[in-house]
Amino acid sequence: MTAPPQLALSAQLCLPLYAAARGITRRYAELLAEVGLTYPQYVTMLALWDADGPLTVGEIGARLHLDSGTLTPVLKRLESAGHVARHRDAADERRVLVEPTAEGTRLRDRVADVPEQAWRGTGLRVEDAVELRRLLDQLLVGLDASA
Amino acid sequence: MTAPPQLALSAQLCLPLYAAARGITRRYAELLAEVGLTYPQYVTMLALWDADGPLTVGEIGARLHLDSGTLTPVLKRLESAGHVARHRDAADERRVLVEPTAEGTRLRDRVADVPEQAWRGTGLRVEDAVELRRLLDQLLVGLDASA
DNA sequence: ACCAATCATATTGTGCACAATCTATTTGTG
DNA sequence: CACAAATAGATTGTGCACAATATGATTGGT
Repeated sequence: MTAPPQLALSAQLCLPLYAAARGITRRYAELLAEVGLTYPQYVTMLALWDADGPLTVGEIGARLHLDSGTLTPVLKRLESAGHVARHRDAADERRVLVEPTAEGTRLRDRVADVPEQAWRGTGLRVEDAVELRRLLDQLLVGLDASA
Repeated sequence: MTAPPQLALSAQLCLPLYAAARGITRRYAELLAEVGLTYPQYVTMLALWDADGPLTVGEIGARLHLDSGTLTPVLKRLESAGHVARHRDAADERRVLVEPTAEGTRLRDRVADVPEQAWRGTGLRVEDAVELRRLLDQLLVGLDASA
């Protein structure tokens, strides 16, 4: 037999990971569409809401594992929608500081129920969610360490 | 305090899932670039290699959780690269049957080591990989069931 | 046999991801 | 201080994802 067994679909871990990520983010996206946000725009706002003050593009990228090639257009769209403000850091003109506008801050309450609604119906139990989170964090550390 | 605690970045499960999926598929993509495949093209070939005969676009989509909007251009690129052949099903002209060419079949041996190389260095232990796979399969079932 | 509903795939348009590259600024070293 | 190296972000080009829609084939009910 010539088929490499490690290439069987059933042997893959990457494919379920890829499919599950798309499946749950699609669910988030459906709910977020009501406030006009995409999933990447939403997680960008999460990072900004979480922070005490403005974040640089690089700091947002570190939290979301995204680079400026992805973030710059996302931030431009958030800016033109009135959700964030961007300006060069006077102390270091290479940097761009990003922070939510008042309107962007108000958006937070309107999406407060999105995670619960997105996960409802998946049947994932709380203890399984905790275990899944632990394994994913471990994987992310491993990926970063050997990048 | 007005911040909804369920929106804290640290409380999210979706974001690590999204980031981990991009992280590992990016690693696959780097290795696959040597044979000229992208990750979606690779998993499409996995589905075809796994099958006994030709698969319809819909059957590939069911295995990969992708629709024709994504698969049609992927299949066109695989076809023009000489990896697959496509033709309408004579028994039902709505369907398109896809199968690897001889050259597409040969590609299988050249990517046999990609999964092992991609996961090497992530530090994920085998038993953790098994548990992760179980949780992701469970999540995929839940997502499909409540689609 | 008709024909409305359904089904399979393709097409269109928007928005990511990401590698590669570019530009402008800052930093480190002599 | 000069200036090469490093850094931050923006730009460019390719290829997904996916919703919405279009096209054409098939099926089921009368």
